[in-house]
Amino acid sequence: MCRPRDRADGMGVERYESPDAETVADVVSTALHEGAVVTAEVACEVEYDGRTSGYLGPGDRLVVAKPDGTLLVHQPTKHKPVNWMPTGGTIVTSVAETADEPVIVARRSNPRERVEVRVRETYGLTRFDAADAAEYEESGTEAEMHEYIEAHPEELEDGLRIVEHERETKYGFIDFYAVDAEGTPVVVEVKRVQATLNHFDQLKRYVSLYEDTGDVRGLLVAPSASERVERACRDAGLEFVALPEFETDATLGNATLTDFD
Amino acid sequence: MCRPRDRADGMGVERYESPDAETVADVVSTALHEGAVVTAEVACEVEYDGRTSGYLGPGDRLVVAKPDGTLLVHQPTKHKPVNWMPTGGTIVTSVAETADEPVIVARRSNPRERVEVRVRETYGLTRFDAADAAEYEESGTEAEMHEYIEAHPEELEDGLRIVEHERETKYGFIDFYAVDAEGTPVVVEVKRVQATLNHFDQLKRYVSLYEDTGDVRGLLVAPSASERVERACRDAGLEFVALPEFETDATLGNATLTDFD
DNA sequence: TAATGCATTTCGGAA
DNA sequence: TTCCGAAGTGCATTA
Repeated sequence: MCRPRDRADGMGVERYESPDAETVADVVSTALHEGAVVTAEVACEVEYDGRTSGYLGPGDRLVVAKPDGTLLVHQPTKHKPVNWMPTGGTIVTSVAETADEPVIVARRSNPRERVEVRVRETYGLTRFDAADAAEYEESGTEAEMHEYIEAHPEELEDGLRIVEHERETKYGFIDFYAVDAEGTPVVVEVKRVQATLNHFDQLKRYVSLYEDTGDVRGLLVAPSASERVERACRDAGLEFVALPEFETDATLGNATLTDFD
Repeated sequence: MCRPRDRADGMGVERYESPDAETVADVVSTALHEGAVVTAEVACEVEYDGRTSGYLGPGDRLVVAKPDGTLLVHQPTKHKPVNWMPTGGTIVTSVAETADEPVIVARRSNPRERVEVRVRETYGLTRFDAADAAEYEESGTEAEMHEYIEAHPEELEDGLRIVEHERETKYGFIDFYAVDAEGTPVVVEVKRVQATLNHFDQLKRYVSLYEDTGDVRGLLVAPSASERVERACRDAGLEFVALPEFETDATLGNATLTDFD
């Protein structure tokens, strides 16, 4: 394997300044094979072919290649990479004979697609042998909202009794199948975010399953809903239940020590 | 502004090996302010608070900060960053007094949220003054599929006539409002990808708007659909129309010269 | 600014 | 493997 021109001080990081095409191909291939992450500051063109197809003309970008086959091409703005290959791809880096330039190709099947990064110039290249066993822990998800509702169905309506969580039907899964104080079946669809028309649709689909078996109610539960969604519910005989206590707002969160600007 | 320890050869790239906390804070702030992208290989902890809240324990990650306020924290696998701030955030980098460690905080309001990266160790830091004016050009999108259908409605059904594209209703926009050979109104919902139950829902919502005005048909147009979606359509009196010519498959695309492995 | 729907959505879980 | 739905979805578009 090829050695970096400037051995980095940082543990697990090897840096190459303006590497030639062969070095790029060599380092990228070796690093990915050995489980390291590669970052490169390059001028490049990108071509994508697969679910759609597209072309990105020459420009300076940050390219990230991960050992799981992920490839990201980032422009200087935006959260989303302009081109990419998700986990599970195969990344092959070679040198285009015609131009003596590195070419990074990521592919996968199912769906069959392909990203080709034609590197015009490599300003810098970093191999990062990252050790990361940590898993992200999150709270405030819809799953937690489900737990809360299962424990406190009366927050939705007095006398409501949960019969089943995640009940499967021939048209999909119902969040909660419940029964109200009168004994009428209630289908409950829970959303962590503001309810949308699609959420309304979803509830309507589930409720329609039970309509021919007699009286059924449908509850759309969310922190809020647009006027249009509330109207759609009314028109369709469904009920929207606002649970504003699930409104997320970081101002309620505890500020940390480093929170001083 | 602080100078890099090792001046990079690459145009527009400045590299810092194992920079101390003050250098990190200085370089990140200056670079972002001046429109450059910053990449750092670090050991860090991350805390997020906003739409949900979460914590990522210590580990090695790639951190990318963009001048538009985007912040990305990447673990060594996956397409998606484990933590992030989308475009429009404000990134403030400082030095935690207690530990003499860099702390990168990205915030935004609407929704109010906050990412804090507590950097335990900085293996390397790169400032990249990327010049990129190119825009990604894409084809094969749903918009193009619409154009095709508008030009060739007979591909959906003999005698079908498009009356209106993107017709607005009180429950959202209909892809196509059309009339069949018999003069019956037809609501058409087009999907570029395999049709899902949500797509079926969407069509059903639109069709329901016209049901009280008389006979209406609903067409769900997509390259394919699951068995459950087809059944849902049948049960609801809607029709699924397969347009397999829009099945995306890169094997049909033209292989490029560099496509040699 | 809010609302609506597409997206090369990605991702995880279950059958 | 496919199917289904959540996601801190992001993002453009339009009112």
